[in-house]
Amino acid sequence: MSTLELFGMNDLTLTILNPDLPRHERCDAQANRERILSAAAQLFAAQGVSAVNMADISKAAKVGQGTLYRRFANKGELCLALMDHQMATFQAQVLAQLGRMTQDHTAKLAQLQWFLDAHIHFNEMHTPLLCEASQSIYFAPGTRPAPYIWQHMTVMGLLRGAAAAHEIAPDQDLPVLADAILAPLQPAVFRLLRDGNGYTPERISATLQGLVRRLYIKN
Amino acid sequence: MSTLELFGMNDLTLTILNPDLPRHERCDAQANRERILSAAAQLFAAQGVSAVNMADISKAAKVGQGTLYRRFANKGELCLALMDHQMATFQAQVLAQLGRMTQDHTAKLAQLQWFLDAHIHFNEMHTPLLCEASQSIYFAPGTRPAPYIWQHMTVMGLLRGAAAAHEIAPDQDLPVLADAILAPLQPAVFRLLRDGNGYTPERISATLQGLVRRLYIKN
DNA sequence: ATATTAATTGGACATTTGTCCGCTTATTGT
DNA sequence: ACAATAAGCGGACAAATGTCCAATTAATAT
Repeated sequence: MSTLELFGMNDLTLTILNPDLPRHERCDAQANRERILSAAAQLFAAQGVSAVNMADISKAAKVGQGTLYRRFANKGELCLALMDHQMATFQAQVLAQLGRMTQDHTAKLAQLQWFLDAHIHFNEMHTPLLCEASQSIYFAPGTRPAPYIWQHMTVMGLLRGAAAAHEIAPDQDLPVLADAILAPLQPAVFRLLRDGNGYTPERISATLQGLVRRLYIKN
Repeated sequence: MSTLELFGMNDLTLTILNPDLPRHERCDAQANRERILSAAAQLFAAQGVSAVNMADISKAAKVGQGTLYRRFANKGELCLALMDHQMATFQAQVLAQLGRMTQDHTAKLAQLQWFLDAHIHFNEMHTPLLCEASQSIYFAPGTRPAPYIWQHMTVMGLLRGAAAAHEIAPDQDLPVLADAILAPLQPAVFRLLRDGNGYTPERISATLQGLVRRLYIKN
């Protein structure tokens, strides 16, 4: 039984988030993609995400705008691509840690609390990119952004585990509950809490942990 | 003691949301504002919010673009202005109902549950305008959108009341808790739940009510 | 090697958003 | 009534996003 299966996920999870495009990417195309990403990273670091536009990036990468837009339909997708590596790393860490906790027979809700805290720190590091991404990525009804799908799967898995282990009441609407718990982590909301209200990550984390603690079944 | 004071709000609350501009608005300006709003309402109704652009609106209202942008810095502000009346109505209903419930000695948390349900139905009716507004309104660090301020004040007032009435534990971080509860109602998140995940308003409401129910102090 | 095919390129172009500023018009004071 | 003045007007202009397609170039088959 793989770590993934431990909480109801399958290999699809990671595949969804790293859609490694067509099998053969032409080598000039690949070179351009890398030039674009590195140029974007430099510009973002130097001037801030919101101060840089697509034309700037295409100039810095020495590529035409058409080329740029062929790869990344908008700044948001580009931001997602830039975070791809760090995201994969984060996901791997989460998998590893949750696997460990499961082997140690840590309660599922405690795992959930750890996950939320870890995620808050991830958000903290990547707020600008995450916000840009969530703003400009179009999602049609029935479609959801890739990072969100992973979050939701993870929390759902943990909640289902908690239900199976009789940690929480069995008759709950787990999908919606997962979303309610995750809502404060959505980029725009998280930024509102941090920048608009001035909350520290610790306060946010503590409050979410409190909400999860209250899910424990009364006995 | 006014209804407002019942849950820690003051007249500022409504003033913030209806900033009735300078004392004297020149009458031609007022006429134009009304033409703009009515033209926008018609176009939005006919073609959907996202399909209409500012140029369309200025043409339909027979004003220059400069005039349009003088009044409404972007489509979001225009949307907020369009909702202004309905928003004020909703706020008044909320005040009235909460006042009534307080007189009937309804528990504060029960009032909060009612508020969340009512708010969900409000969101349901105005999702497109709310989303457009929340997307394009710029907020600098330390600044928050007007509708959000009202929501937060209301929930904070109810939570403080609940704490005073010993319905909930006294040592909680109420500001952050209020935000956590409100997070699923933020326009972009709400749309994700509705359109992305296909949840019904009833499911969302039930789950939020469940979270609030669990706040009741254990005795 | 060479021809064929399919993907890639880059800049011109269209669209939309938002700004600017000279001109006009309502309001206020005399 | 009539200046004086401040507010408002609107279209031209700038900037950014996103689209398109003729020319090019890499990969594949002969």
